Amino acid sequence: MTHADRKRKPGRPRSDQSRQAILQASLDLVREIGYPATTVEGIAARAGTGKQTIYRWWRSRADIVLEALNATATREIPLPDTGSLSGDLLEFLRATFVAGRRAGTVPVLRALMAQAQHDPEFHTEFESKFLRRRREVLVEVLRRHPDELRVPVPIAVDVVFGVLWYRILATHGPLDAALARHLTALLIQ
Amino acid sequence: MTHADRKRKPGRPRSDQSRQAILQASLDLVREIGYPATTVEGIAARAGTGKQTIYRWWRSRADIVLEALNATATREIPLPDTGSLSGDLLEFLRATFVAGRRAGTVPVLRALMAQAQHDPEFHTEFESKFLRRRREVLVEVLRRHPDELRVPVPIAVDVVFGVLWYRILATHGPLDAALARHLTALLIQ
Amino acid sequence: MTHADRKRKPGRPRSDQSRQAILQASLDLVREIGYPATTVEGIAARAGTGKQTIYRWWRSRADIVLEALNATATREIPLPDTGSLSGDLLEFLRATFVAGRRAGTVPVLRALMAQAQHDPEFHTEFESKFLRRRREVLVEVLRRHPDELRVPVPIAVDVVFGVLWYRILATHGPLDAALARHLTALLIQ
Amino acid sequence: MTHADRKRKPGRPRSDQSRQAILQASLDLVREIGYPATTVEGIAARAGTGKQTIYRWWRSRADIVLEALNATATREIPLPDTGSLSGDLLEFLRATFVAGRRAGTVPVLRALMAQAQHDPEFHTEFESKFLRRRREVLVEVLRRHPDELRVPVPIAVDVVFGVLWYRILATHGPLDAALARHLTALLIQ
DNA sequence: GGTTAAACGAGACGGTACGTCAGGTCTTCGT
DNA sequence: ACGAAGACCTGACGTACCGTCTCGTTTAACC
Repeated sequence: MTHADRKRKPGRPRSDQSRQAILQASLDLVREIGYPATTVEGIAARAGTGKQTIYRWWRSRADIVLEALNATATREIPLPDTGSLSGDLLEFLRATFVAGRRAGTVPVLRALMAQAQHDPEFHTEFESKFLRRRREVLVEVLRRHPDELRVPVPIAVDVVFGVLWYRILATHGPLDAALARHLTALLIQ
Repeated sequence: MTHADRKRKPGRPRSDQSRQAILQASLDLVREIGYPATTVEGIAARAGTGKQTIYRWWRSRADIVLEALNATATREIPLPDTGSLSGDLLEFLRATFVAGRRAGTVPVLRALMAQAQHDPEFHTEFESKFLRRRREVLVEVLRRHPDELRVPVPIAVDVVFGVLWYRILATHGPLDAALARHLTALLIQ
Repeated sequence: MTHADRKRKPGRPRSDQSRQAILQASLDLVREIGYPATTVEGIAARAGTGKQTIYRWWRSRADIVLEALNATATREIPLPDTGSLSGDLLEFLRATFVAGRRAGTVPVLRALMAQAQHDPEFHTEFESKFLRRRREVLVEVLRRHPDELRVPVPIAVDVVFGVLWYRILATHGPLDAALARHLTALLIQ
Repeated sequence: MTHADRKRKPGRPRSDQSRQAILQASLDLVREIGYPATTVEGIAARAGTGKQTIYRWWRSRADIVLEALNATATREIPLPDTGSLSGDLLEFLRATFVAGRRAGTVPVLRALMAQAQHDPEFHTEFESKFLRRRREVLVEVLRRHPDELRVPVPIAVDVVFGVLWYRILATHGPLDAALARHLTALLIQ
């Protein structure tokens, strides 16, 4: 197990300080002035970097924001284990909805989902680095008791995240305990 | 009591020919080059009108496309009546999914939903003039047999359209007969 | 030889009220907001007429302003007769300079001369309906004592109006009694 | 003692190639299609630059054309020294009139003088960077023999440039040797 | 400890589209 | 037919950002 070839390239290494400043600036701007008004020039100005530094490391605004989102939010995908499917599912929904109610999160999610509709490459990125990871946790939960589900696991996953996103994107309906209970009741038995 | 004074405004009346050309051009362009590349200037050029004529009557690209969508698609919201809830729901889903598979429709839907995430005024417009109308048809169907549903009507509506939109926006999963069957089975009894 | 055919045209006659309102509005606007900001739309709005009414009777803004200028200023081209050339010339210059000092006149003159540089048709119009008429009065004065002039009449005319316009257009120098005396002294003997 | 820190600003330096191309394009267009038809967009297109590059360095079309005029014409303000005032003045007038007859110059002068009537800031610029410089040369010539002049130097200067500009702007009369002789004779003794 | 080379900030560059403005034309209705 | 109102097409405006391209400077690793 050789640990030697860690870093080889000559020249000045990438500045992690700039990276952090750019990620933070992008999140701040999305929350303060909204995603459409968040320009690369604005991020660079706020972060105190040059535009080139941004274009050197990211393909687009959306990639920056996605990376920023994952950097702050990844740690908290819960994988509950209460013993029963209904308990696990309820707990998963509760934890997910709590995250979705945290101020500043939903605007970012809406912006990224919107961007994914216009930019196929970012769609792939968003799917694989964000959406799929969430789904995988739910799949893990549901797989533990497949015979209690009224529909196949993939359908159940679509139902859960479908309702979640539909409320976020379309109706702005609440992500509350009532919804968690209804979904749990609907999917089980 | 004369009811004759229908139209009174002086000046040249609005040209319906320009209006139609603009709506058609917007749909064509979205389908040919995609929504982000569909500019107001492009629509004006394709329609053979001035930009001012567009800005006089619409607030944004998205409003044009929404009006164009409604102009071509409104007629076909089905309201099935087969006698049973499961029959009606299945029929509603089939018809809806057929519309969703028609070439050129899904890209428009994705673009409008994306735009609604950035523009609150358009979100209101899109909700009231498109999304809500679709939901109302489904509510009408479900209301006929409320006691057969496993969840309250509003939850069932969110489930149906949630899954539909989640597949359109996020997973690009198919809108097929299998999905229709699963959803029907899930919601009834 | 019938004298009856004075006026024959059918239809509604031209509204002199609109004509006056348009002329007055054009002068007012030039003085209030300057010539470049004086648009046909602005004149129409201020005069309470339609744009078409303006375009029917004048070729351009400049023609309107020229007509307005001539309508208010033509009456006062002085033709002095003091007995001596120096007296006549001094009097002509004094009267001309007084007119040039009246508030609101110089901006109009500058605007028309400027417009004449861009629009050959208006140049011809301005030359024949304004500039030449002024020159003809001076020629009339100078012709009475040609042998007292130190240069041919046309040169003397160019000198007088040249200095006048150069101060108006270029240096914004004063049109005062001192200048009148210097020019008179220069040209005579 | 090093005086070397002449240039310090960070960032990409201004492109002199673009600057030259813009100046040349503006002169070409004024000569080919006239000043009013010479648009910023046209200059940018002809010069192969972006519009922003023009707006970054000049306030208006007129400033560009003035700079272009000065760049090509400044070198040739003659300062004759023949020994006599009449010789010097005649020579100054001849050289000036030759410049004024060069194809393409008069249209530019007319356009700039016209623009100066509408735009006070440009008037100041035009006065200080063009008109005054020409006057200063003549003043220098006249100052050498002040007692031979029939009027004070400033008046003589106004007479010379007044006639010159009046012919350029108003009568389109010739700038020829006869005029030079008449003016010289008029002003001297 | 000097050389090399990449990343850095700054900011000008050629572009595209924006939304506005006014031009001059046209189409309707009312007088 | 004239006059008002106002919609129409046209085209330029000046601005905002885009993504790229120099600049001179900074920072490590390599020799």
